[in-house]
Amino acid sequence: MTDSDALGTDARTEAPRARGGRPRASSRRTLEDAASELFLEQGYAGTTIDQIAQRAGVGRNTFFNYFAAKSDLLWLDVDETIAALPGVLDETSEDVSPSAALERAVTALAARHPHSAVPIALSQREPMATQEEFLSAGLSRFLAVAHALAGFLAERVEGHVDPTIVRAAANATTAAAATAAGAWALAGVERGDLAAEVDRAIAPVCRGFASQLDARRPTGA
Amino acid sequence: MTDSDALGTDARTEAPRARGGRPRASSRRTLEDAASELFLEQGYAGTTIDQIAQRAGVGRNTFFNYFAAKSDLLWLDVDETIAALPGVLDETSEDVSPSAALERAVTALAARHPHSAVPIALSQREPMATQEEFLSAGLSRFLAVAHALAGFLAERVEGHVDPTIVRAAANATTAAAATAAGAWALAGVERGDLAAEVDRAIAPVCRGFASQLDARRPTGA
DNA sequence: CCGGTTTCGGTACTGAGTCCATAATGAGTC
DNA sequence: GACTCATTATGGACTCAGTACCGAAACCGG
Repeated sequence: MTDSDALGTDARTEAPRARGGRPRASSRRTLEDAASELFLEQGYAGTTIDQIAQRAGVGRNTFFNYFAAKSDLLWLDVDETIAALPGVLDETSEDVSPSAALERAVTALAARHPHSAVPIALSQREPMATQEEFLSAGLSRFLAVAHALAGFLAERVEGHVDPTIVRAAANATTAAAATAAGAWALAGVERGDLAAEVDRAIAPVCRGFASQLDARRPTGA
Repeated sequence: MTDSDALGTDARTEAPRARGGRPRASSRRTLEDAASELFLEQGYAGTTIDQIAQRAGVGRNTFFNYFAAKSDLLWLDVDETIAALPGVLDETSEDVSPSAALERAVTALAARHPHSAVPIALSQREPMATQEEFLSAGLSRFLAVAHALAGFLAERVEGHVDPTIVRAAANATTAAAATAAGAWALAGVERGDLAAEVDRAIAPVCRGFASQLDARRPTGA
């Protein structure tokens, strides 16, 4: 609904197209590490960008060369998985119905996610002050995924379905997947298979929309 | 997932329990009007809180006595409808299955919404700079609705269903409803019936979860 | 050595949101 | 009426994220 270009709000993600110019001072990872340390020490809200930059031995402005916002630091691991979504969508078999393809794609994406990769804000139980900012920053990820799924679905249904229904299916599926992923992340050490959890949550949604998404003729109104 | 108390992030919503104390200087509505005017004149991003307060003839801090954030002004009408959700849930018949109750409740809520009440950020087409902030502020509304629905559902299924599934159903339904509502709001003058649109979007979700939500025994794992 | 290009880093600014102390205003109480 | 007490208004000062600008590194090709 918002844009179409990218997933995160990263400023310069990873484009090693260095054609001349001053070389990077090894910063990106350094900043992530510095931030993680400080978050553990003083919490997210209690850490300023100045402190992060300072610990990383870097100017404050340089921080914004790598991250568009402080809150992007909360979603580092997740962003990597989300970045794989376009590839997963491309690889999704053409031989199944749209609703099944949707389910498979999302589950496949979840399967790619490292078992240990859990956002800092969830692994450490901060004084709850973060939650709002964490979720707020998560919204752009949600929208990116939902948007990609909607595009994928729209292509598969080839205009046979009301666009609003297509987007509703994509959004609802994303919401269900996010719910499962959140529960999985909060489950602590003995958490099971993310893909299985996600599939359990999205399967009903995909099934519910199947009759409309998989119809070859425009449905309803 | 976040909290349980309220819908909006309003500071002092409406508790006319005035037992002594300095009377309110008629401000709340005055502030809303001043803000609406300024938004139309200069857009949301181009308007500062100082300007709003000044036009309302009020100190800057007073603004924060009525609204917790500038972005709350974008969701005024919607907040009123959301505030009616608890009542709608209470009135929802006990005679239907949980999944049907969910669908009915959400549709009933949509039916209450005034046909002309569309968030400023959507009715006027601002230079798109707002969108992000608009949605970001909308997140707390989304979460409030989803949380309320999850609680409602949890009560109806009486522990027969995995809580994660319950929340997935609530979140997915909310997402579908929000999608429909957004499309409805953007449809311009000839938009039809909101409740019908919402029902069209959420029905598949509710149907999809029906077999699990309506089971009298724990399902699956 | 000379543009071109990229990153780095400092200064300065805007504006949201918070904190705090103080005044204003009214309701109850004696 | 005088004295609390609770509530709201308001102004000043502050923190900090995010933006804009600019000049200085640092590397590239020629």
